Amino acid sequence: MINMVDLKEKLRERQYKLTSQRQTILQSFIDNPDRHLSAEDVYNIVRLQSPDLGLATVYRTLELLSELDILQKLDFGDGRSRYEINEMSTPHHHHHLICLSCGRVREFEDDLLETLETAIARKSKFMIVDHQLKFYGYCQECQEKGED
Amino acid sequence: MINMVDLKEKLRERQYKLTSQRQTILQSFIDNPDRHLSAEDVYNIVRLQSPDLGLATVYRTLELLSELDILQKLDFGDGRSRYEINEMSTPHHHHHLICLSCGRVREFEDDLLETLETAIARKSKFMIVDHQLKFYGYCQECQEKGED
DNA sequence: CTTAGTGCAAAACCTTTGCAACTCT
DNA sequence: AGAGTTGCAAAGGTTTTGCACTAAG
Repeated sequence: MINMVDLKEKLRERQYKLTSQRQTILQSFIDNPDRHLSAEDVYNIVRLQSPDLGLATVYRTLELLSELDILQKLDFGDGRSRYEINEMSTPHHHHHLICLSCGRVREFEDDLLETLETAIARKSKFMIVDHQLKFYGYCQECQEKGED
Repeated sequence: MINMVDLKEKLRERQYKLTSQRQTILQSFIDNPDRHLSAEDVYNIVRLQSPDLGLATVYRTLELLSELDILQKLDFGDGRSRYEINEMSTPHHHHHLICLSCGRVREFEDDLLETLETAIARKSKFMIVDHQLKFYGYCQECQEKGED
């Protein structure tokens, strides 16, 4: 898991500065490990502690942290980008189960896709560096409550 | 492959009307089978034959056709939604290889994911109805032109 | 004739940008 | 000191909505 020392190091490598805003924004992800925060979500969280931190700074920081591979940008089709900490140290990614009824997003751990990735890379001569897999369907709760 | 008769039938099932605009918009997808058209793309295509067709109608029709499972909504992270004809009759989906250098999107046929889907459904009690898989990397051309 | 659909313009969102003031290194 | 960063407000781009008018069933 990323921490503030890693952040400082990653920033220094590229001559970016370690500002309190950037620390605060990263902290909001560390404090909310299970969520997929949008820019506005982050803005509302950091507002409580740092009322002067602007929304534009949130956007700029989210982009920067994605560029540094500290965050991963996600899209669940709800009209805004969402982000989560990029656990790139672990060799197996997790994917998302998106419920079409209640909209909840659940994580799913998976190793099997690595095999598929290798096969595709070989067959298509495409150098794969990342993937995103989303499953759409109905979660157990919504199945029990009856069809939608 | 979907045709106008299917469209009419699907619309009638739900008491929607078959308008010339809806036919024109679906036709633009039939005429461009390899592309992932955005609302604006569709607007520019249909404009040539139907100059009075409005952009709002394009948006409304794309949403409607997605609801009817005639189109599938896609997101490649370029800030706008894209659509393609939903080939739900075929049991194997295709996925997308997105080049991080030139931005081109290539299709990739795959059967292997069906196995994975079944396994996930069983393990997680999630009823899967659809999935989307995107690989990010570098296409052969960009690899040959040197790293980015 | 009744209900749904359209076109237009305005509004609503999310995200980006210009710029003067500010703050890390 | 100097380069990068911030906040604010304005602008940009995509998508949605209100409403009078039109067209399909």
